[in-house]
Amino acid sequence: MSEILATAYEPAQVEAHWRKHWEEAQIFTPDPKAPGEPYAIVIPPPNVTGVLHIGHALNLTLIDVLIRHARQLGKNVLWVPGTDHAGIATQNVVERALAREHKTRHDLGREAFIERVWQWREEYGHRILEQIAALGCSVDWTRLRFTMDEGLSKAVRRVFVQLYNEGLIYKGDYIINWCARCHTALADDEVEHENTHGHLWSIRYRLSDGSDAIVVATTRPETIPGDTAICVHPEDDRYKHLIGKTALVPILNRPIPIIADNYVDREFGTGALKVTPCHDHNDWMLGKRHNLEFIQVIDADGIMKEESGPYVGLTKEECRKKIVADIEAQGDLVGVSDLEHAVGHCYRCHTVVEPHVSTQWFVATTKLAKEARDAVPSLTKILPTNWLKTYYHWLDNIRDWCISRQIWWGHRIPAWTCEKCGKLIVQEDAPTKCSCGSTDLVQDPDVLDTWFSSSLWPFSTLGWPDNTEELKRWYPTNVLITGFDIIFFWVARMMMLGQHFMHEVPFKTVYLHALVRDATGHKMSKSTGNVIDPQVMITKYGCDALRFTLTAFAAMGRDIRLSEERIEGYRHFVNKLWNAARFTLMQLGDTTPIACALEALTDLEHVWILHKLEEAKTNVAQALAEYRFNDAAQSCYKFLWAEFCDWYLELVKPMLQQGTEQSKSQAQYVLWSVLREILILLHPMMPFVTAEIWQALPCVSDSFTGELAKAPYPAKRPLCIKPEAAAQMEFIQGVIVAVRTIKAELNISPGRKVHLLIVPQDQSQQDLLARHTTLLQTLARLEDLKFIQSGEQPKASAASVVQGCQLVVPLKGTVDLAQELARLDKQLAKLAKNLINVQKHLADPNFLAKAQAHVVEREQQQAQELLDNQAKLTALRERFAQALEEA
RNA sequence: GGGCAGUUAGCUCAGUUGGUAGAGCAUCGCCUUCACACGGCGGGGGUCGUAGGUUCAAGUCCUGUACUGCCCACCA
Repeated sequence: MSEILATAYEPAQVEAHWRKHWEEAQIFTPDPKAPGEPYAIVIPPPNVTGVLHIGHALNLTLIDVLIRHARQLGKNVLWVPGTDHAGIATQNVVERALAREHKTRHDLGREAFIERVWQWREEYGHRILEQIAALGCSVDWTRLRFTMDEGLSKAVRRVFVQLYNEGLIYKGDYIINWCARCHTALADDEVEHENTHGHLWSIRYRLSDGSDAIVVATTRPETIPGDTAICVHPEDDRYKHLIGKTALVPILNRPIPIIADNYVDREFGTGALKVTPCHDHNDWMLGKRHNLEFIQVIDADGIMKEESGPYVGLTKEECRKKIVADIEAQGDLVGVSDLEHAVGHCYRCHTVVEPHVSTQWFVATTKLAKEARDAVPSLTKILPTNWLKTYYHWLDNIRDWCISRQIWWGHRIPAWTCEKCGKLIVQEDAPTKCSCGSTDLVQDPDVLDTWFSSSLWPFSTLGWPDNTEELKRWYPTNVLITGFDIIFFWVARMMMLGQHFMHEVPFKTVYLHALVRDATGHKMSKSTGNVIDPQVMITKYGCDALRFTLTAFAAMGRDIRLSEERIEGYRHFVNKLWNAARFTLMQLGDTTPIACALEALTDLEHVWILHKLEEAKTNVAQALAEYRFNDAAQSCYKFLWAEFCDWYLELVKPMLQQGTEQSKSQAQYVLWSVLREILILLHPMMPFVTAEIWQALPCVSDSFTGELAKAPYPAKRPLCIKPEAAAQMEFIQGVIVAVRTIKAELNISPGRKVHLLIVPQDQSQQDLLARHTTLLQTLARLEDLKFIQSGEQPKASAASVVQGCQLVVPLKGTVDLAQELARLDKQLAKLAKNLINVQKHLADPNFLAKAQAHVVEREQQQAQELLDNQAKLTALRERFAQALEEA
């Protein structure tokens, strides 16, 4: 006999065993030359600094489900794992570590600091990889990549140089978002806008000729020293007469022009706007348009510069207080009001972002966007489709992408300046000499935005720029699965660069999954303390329970509200499977089941479960093909628990225990076959428990004998699809349930055997029930079962009607008869309610005339059935009432 | 300001092409039935946010509206 499994599934050891086995046997390392349609997914590379959170767990689980399923379908499957160097995030982590030693990165110097980051990565960078493995992800570890590894760095340089030569990368002065804490530029989408309580100061600016004054409103008085104009709406009657005149900047008394531009909103504030081109994105635009002066008064550290006159050396916060006080003292502060407005924050460290003018590198995404836009949805589908508008809107309004970062950890920009002649040299490898002959070349100190390398991920991980076997075989990849929060950061940019360099979209489908929230719908975050740690869940409930929960909740386009109880609930399901397997193994004993033709079996219980199995197989495959993960999980759940365990296992017990050798053998084989196929269906969602059970099952000759991770998806058995048999089974189930209900509602102990008298509707019902007497007796716990004629029913008996078949249980005064009367009345009331509904339809001439024929027919049938049931039940009730009176 | 979701049983959510509302958990009753108490059996519980419209028929399609959440956006 196969080893007996323990009563409760214990995941820890099982998971460790299979993880080790999968990795050592390199099960998931494909050969590019192997047959089978190529199927590839790239992992959204987690940060090296990262710790696996529930969002990763969802993402990785869904990918793994598709990947494992694709293998079952015989495809040549590649899942490349890897991590992202995460420039700012990683640098921050290492800087924090340094701070504990009371050092800054400047104390170490650039080279030593970078060395330190690599060290850190050696030490901690594998944690996230181990966590990926702990989730059971079937990635190909032999092809592990890192955005800073040699190959990917080469790809980054190649892309940079080519884009530069094509004029798609350029260097220029521009107002960018500056994080004074990270000390670097940020891209537009790295800035998070948050509503913040602030103030709106109204300040009087006097005209230079002393004739008049104009009041402007501002939220940032500290930028006043940088003002180079006042702007009003050209048609604003209040200010029309001032346009073209000169005003004086308060305190500094520098003259500035009063200009007009349609941009100004007359309704807001005073309708007059002070323009500070160096410290506001809109003012920058106005400055360019009106040829204003550009005066920078706040430096990169947030300190007031010399240009700010008396405020030099103050922080911008100090300056704000002081200048407001000064203006008030001078009598030009007209008013202050509260204002809630959006303020940009750094998405990494949450410092308030300062618009800052500086020299930066840009990718001309305004030119690359069109192709990426046009590819959707013809070449790349985005699911769920409601993200389409968002994707289009972003690409239609895209600005050039600022890619330089003033940090040290990342891909250094491959650009050198000749100190002698000033020539800029952009090339992949460090130049030794300028064309002017000088060797005094200095590399640009900046590094590239982390997302720059991430944007190349789908082809760089496959070996580009070399024309590798992997690249030829697996580009474009099939599907990208990621959270919608990085649709701009990552998805859109991969599209742009993939198309530009590979001349083909990087993936055919993008599936954007939901955010995992806590049970109350809030974003999970460490600071709120509402995180569900996947590793803790794995330890407590097992990886399969976690994975199945996430899969079952992944309905398209909806956020997932997760709570620990859900995971605990699905652990029960894992255990249910485990015990169904134990039962099967016990029934098989030492014997290897003997194969027989499943299509030819005639016993209803087998025919029925095989029919249901076919349904489940079709449902699961179809659901996964359409990314309906939740439906796939539900189909499995329902089939295994509600059909296989609740009914089939109970149905075959009599056969297994006291059946003939032949029927026992058939039951064993069906049991074995169905369980095996369930294991295959569930394997992508619950890889560990299924693999463990699979290897405990005996092998039957000419069935697939390899391990489960390699098992093909079960072939269809069209001849097993038998809806008529399923309907017969449903009738029998109905009878069993009716008897159980009678017992339960009359407080008859379920174990107590009763006599059942049956008045069948017709001969075929009688034959069907007669053929399954044992089964009925066992599952409904009957003493015996007899067919009687209508009118022979004993008066003192409980009754029920199923599909016109009357079921009568004589009570012989054992129970409270009044209870049965109440029960019958309740049932009759229910019937009457249904009947009214149906009859209402049938009474409506419009319905009869316009509804589809099959709908009308069905209604009529139903009405008849209900009427029939009602009549029978009413008659039974009458007899019963009589009995009650006589008693 | 623009866009997108959601609003269905006490809770969390399903509900493919319009045809008499489903699951899990929770709850109540019964059961130490030899796979499983991480179990079995049975029950109760919803006029599908709201107001209209289309239709013989609407949770399902259309319009308005309320509330909640998210994303985008240069009102200083």
